[in-house]
Amino acid sequence: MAEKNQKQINRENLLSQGVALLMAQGYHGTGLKEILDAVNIPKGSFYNYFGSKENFGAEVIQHYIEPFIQELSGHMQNNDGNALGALARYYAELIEGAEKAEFKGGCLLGNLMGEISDTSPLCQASLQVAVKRYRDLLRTALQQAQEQGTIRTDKSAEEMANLLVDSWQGALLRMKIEKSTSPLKYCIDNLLNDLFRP
Amino acid sequence: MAEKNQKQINRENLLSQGVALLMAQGYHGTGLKEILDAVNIPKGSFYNYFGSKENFGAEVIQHYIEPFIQELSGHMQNNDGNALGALARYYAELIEGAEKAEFKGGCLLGNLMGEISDTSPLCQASLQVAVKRYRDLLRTALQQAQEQGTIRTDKSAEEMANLLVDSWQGALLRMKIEKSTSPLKYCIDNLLNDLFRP
DNA sequence: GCAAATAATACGACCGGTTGTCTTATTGTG
DNA sequence: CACAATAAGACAACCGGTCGTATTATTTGC
Repeated sequence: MAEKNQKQINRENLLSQGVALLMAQGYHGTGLKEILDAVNIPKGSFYNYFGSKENFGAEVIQHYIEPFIQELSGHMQNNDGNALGALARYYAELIEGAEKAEFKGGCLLGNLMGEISDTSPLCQASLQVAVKRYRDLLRTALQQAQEQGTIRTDKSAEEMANLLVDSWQGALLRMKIEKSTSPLKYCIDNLLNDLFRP
Repeated sequence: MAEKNQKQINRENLLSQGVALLMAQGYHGTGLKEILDAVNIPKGSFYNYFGSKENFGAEVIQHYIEPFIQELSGHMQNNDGNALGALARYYAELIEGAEKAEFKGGCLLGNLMGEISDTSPLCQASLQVAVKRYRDLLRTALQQAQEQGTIRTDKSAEEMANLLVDSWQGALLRMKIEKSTSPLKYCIDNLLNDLFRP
């Protein structure tokens, strides 16, 4: 029974390394062998865990977004009646992380949307699900802030969630070429502390 | 001397096909052979025109952005004292183009920022230049609209240009996975017709 | 309860094809 | 004929994926 878990462990290791390597080098820029070597699993075994590279990619996408959803959920659950503050603290953490990563990586979802959503229907569908989950969470947070009077109500929470996601993605891309987190800082400051205010 | 031109013509054809194929399949998803075949240039000849694939990529980036700068410049030059209107019409054209392309492609700059800016310093630098040129043009347009009283002045034109670029890039990514131009429409409508207004 | 039969998984060599790049040969031109 | 520009083809490395086999689990028969 410890062996039954081993398969799950191997799968998880592959997915984690997949996240790291796809973030750093992109989908087509990363070979399966590189991922397999990193977790010491032989080449021939890959297809015991995943049906294909494309299938693997679709699972990597879900494995990537999960921690972000958990983290954001956590911030929203124990905020002391200040949803906007919790949201701001969450993004401050993300910015800190981006600095520690030396402006590399950005968001795997954004990178893969650009690279393979046109050529891989499977990954496109996976990206759609992942983004929707994250966006819904953000919408709920903004809705809560609206009810608390810290965010304007003449614009729907959904619309603002979309704008926040889009601007953040664009800011991450600009961070990658300008090697600076100031696009991220300006993005969040402009939206949360100004344009979204009542 | 007709021969001297031929080399330039071949270079341009390679760059144009490069734009098209990199847009559709990404940098690592497109082989040199595919590009060369499309313009009937033998594989062995590639290095007569470009030093390497990476070098080629950096030139493709500049070749891609040029028409956009020309188009936007054109719109801004003959606007009848209505810079904001010209900007809105420009984006309306882009949205129309995105629909005709069936939501595929998006922006080559955005796609490549995500895919290779971390691994190719050459392309990163090229992207930086291309984005800056485009962003400066947008800033000038917004500045003009500010002077005409159609855009708020309590926020700098540069900040708004950044926000516009970022949101647009994010909206393009979401267009690619949702197969719809409504992210683009909402993005432009929210910014130009609402949040940026005085 | 033990052994034989069967199923499931792990594995590394290997598939045909393609990658970006480079060396060598050929071509065209002054 | 000299000389540069172009093309041909070779090159090793690598790609995603498949193969038969070896090892390990599980089920079956008695």
